[in-house]
Amino acid sequence: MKYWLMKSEPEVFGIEHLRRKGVSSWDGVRNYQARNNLTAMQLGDRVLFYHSNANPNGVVGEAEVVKQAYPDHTAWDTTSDYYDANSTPDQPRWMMVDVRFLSAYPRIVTLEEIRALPTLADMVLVNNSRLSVQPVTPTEYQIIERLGHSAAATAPAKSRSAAKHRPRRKT
DNA sequence: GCCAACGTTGGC
DNA sequence: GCCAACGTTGGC
Repeated sequence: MKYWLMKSEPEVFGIEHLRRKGVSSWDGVRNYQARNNLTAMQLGDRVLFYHSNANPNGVVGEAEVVKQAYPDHTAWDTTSDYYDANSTPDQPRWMMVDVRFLSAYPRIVTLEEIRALPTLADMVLVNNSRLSVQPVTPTEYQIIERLGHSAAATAPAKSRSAAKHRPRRKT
């Protein structure tokens, strides 16, 4: 069994959406490296569900892969935000998987907290923040899972600048 | 809203 | 094949 981290913006599709749906396809991935990771997923692989462009950003729960990679049909839907003229039913360029809701953590494991932990310094999340589907080691998964179920956050490192905490504006 | 980092495109 | 220009992501 392998471990992954998948990002989504909570306003678009958050952990609560997945909880309500139970099982959902993970469509809209339009990056080759992320696509390759989707393709490598096996039934039963575990997924950390990460909220990006959120306040705060962080891992909010878990899911599991219940259907392996198959063509992402939103790529040839001209009405979709994810339409890509270069992907067709004959020559699909983009893939998606189905995931099933497993749990929502009692608290968010924030990006700030992850960055502060030396044991998580090698996470792809920390070193390639733009990759939306990324591998996670079993150890990393276990550490985050434990944090997610722990009662209180470990004290995060003191922020480097006050600007970090300026209120987020809606765009 | 700003902007750094990263990915993709296209001219040559 | 290189690389500048451009577009997107995502943290802040």
